[in-house]
Amino acid sequence: MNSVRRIAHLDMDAFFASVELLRYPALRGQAMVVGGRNIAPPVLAADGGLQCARLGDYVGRGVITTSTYEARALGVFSGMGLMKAAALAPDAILLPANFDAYRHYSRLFKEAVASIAPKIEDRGIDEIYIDLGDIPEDSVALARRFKEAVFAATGLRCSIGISPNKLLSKIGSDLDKPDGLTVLKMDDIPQRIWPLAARKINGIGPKAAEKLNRLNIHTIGELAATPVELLVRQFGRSTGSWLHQVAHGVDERPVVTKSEPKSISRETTFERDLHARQDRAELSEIFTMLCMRLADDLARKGYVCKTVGIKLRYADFQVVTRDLTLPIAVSAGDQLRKAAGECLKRVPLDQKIRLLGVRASGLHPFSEGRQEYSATQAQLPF
DNA sequence: TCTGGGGTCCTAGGACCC
DNA sequence: TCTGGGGTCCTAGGACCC
Repeated sequence: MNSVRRIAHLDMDAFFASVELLRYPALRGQAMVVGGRNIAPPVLAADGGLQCARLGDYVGRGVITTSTYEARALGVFSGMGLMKAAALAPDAILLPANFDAYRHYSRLFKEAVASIAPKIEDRGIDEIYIDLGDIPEDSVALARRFKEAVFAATGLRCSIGISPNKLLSKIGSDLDKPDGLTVLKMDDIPQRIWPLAARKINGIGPKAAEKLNRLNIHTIGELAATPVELLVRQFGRSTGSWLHQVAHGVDERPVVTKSEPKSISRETTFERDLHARQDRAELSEIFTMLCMRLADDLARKGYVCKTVGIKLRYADFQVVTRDLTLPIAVSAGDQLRKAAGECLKRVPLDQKIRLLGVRASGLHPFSEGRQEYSATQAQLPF
């Protein structure tokens, strides 16, 4: 009943960049980043060398998606604006993202792990949790087996944390990167977890960390030593008691192996900020394109939606959203466009706009051959 | 010319129903 | 007449994650 669980967190090392290195092995060992828009892919030069775009040549919007460890050594990390990164490492190689390839390798590494341990929770393209409850094998031996299977299937390295819960395994997989292997027991918490920054806890982001710092709480240990009453007073009952629990390494969340999507969306940041009146034609074209792509996504994934929403980011980075729940589910591009258009009417349009997005939520599976029924059954009285 | 795109979850107020 | 809940849906915003 109260038996200790065993859960692994497996995180691919510098995933996008490492996939690119499989394709361009000559770039191994160099500072390289993936990101940006309209980047020319590498071409073979006359001398047999590889001709690549350089970070320093980039002009425009965009962020770093992934950087190699060599680029990280120069201070260039994912999420950083490309222009800022270019100032730090102008000579770093810049490659365009190739999401089809990343999805392909993602599938390969997940299948490799599943052949050993099938209870897997997807946490995006490059990481998973694995429930090891049914497997008797020793943790270190098992982790090595995962790594070998992943490498054999993909040629890529990963880092693994194993512990009694998701929280600690996630922290563990990050402790020894790249190609890391960390096993943590509850007894290890004071030694290995408490010295870490509170920000290392999955769920403590920049805002919460900043507030903790203002309370003179910097490490997980300091958080653990803070009376729960104080945390509840400062953060509210739910977040306060959660902070107390995670600081003591307590996390009861199960490994969730199946889930349905809650929403599907498409958004784009413009090359330059656009104005609803001056740039009406351009905006309208982008808006329609987003709705059509969203319709494609819904069709491909087999969903209809009852709620359609929009998102705008103004030039000053303020974000507004509006959504509209329809009496019946929709999925076609023109239906999405019409509903999203209604939302657009309810939003202030005097400021320049930086980003526009369209979102479908209230998803229902679209059953082949019974579309009308599937789309409207939420409405039927019986 | 700082700051992408795809998601999840939480909170909170108002409508509406029982 | 006044006082009361609970539950669900809808909408908007925000924090956070990969």
